[in-house]
Amino acid sequence: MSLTTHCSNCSLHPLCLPLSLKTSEMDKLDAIIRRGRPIKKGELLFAQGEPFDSVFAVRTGTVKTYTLTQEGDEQITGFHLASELVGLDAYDSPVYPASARALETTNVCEIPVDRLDALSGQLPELRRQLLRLMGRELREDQQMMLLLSKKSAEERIASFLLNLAARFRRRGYSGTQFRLTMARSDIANYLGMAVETVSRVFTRFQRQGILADSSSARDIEIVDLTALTQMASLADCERLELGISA
Amino acid sequence: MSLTTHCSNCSLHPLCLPLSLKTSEMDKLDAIIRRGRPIKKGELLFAQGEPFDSVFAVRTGTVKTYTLTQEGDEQITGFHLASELVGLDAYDSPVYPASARALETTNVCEIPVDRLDALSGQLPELRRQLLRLMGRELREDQQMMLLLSKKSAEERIASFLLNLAARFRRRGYSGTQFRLTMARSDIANYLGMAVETVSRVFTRFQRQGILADSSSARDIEIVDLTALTQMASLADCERLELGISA
DNA sequence: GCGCGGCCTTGATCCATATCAATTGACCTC
DNA sequence: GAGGTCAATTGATATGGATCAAGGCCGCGC
Repeated sequence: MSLTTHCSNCSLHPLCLPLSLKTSEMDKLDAIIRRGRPIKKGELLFAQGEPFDSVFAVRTGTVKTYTLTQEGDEQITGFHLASELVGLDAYDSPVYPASARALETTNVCEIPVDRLDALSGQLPELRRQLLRLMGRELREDQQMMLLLSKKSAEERIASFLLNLAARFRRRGYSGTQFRLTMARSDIANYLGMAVETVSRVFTRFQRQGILADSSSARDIEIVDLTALTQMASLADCERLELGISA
Repeated sequence: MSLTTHCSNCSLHPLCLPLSLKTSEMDKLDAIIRRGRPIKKGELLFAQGEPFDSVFAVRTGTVKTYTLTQEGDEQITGFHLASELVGLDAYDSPVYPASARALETTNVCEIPVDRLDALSGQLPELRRQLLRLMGRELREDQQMMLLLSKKSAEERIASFLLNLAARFRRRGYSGTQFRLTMARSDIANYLGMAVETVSRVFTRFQRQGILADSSSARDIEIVDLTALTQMASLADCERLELGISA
């Protein structure tokens, strides 16, 4: 009968929160989740400084999170694909420490924290899953610091593309052909470089035959994965995370 | 009778985990904590890749955590002062994703995660405190990303000093005079710059009368806090965290 | 208290990437 | 399909900080 989405029938649930929950437990979680209307491209999911009341799971689409510097320009802290959680960093804070904006039409599941908190007292698995997710985010941040403080422009772009590729692959999409939902300026901002440099590295990769020269700038096709992987000069922990052998 | 340390008599407990636990609850936490011999300067607390079994609370001293790049050089991800937790980022991972090394003689409380996990099921306050601490760490990482991708050499050093100052102040020490326990090379590594640049910025700050020309390179005295704060060009969220008005 | 070795500072040079300035391209509206 | 707008590319130039190369200082061991 029902066409509505539930955790139990959601194709993302092996990647999202309910991982390893029993059906009855999953129903409990399902009961506290709010599913609103789709967020259109450019719309805010929440704004830095607003009272923190919910975390969000991305169901479809992409979200960028960013903080604002004193001068008012933004620092993108992450891109969030389907099945990923947004807003975990607000734990401990009365307000959201970052803003979240949809990069394309996006559907999210809203999870009120007070309810989540209460429920995680009852379900040890859920509690562990939450801590696991935060732990993973901490480790991703550390890799990002490594990237920002040690890597060259080419290494940054290569790492970025490999990271996206691995995430698409885990979701059952192609790990070699995908569409970037973010603008060059977003990539530049996220990776701590100028737009022009991002652009130049992309064309260089195309000339070197690492990427295919695609019709649109946002369509990516990785031709030489080996070369791209070498370019990235990944740390061991990064390989592990991306599922790259050696 | 007893001279041993317990959470209930530890001067750090308002800053550490047991925050807002009742005495009986604190005793439960106290029971699972292991207090080993002091770690000497240069010794490892744990090494990247070792099985993750415990988080550590610094009781006295300083610890640096760092990951290794492919080429084998280190990327410092944080400095941890008394009352701060080390190893939270290992949640979700079977092994420590980073190494931890003492920068001076250091005493720690070791908290086995399986026990902590079980206990946090019983104590909602402890559970929230854990999530809060991880949330805070996530936000600190975000500020670090901002620093690494947007700030100039001077802004980095100024931010770093103000951050340390605020943490010392919260512990009841002077926020204007303190001793750096880390080498210039550690600061450089952490802030993503060359040792030489760190050195130059320090001398520039001394010439400008922002810092006092101290006997030893590691003794810091902030003379002009206002100027240093301006130099840092902090984001609003950073001010909030450091307790700086406007 | 003397000498050794690592840590720190200082100066000179270089280079990766930012910045500035057009140009091109994609898409949208009328 | 002409014109407008915004995103992306490309080229020329500038620069902050890295790198290279000496010294100087300080703490530590003998």
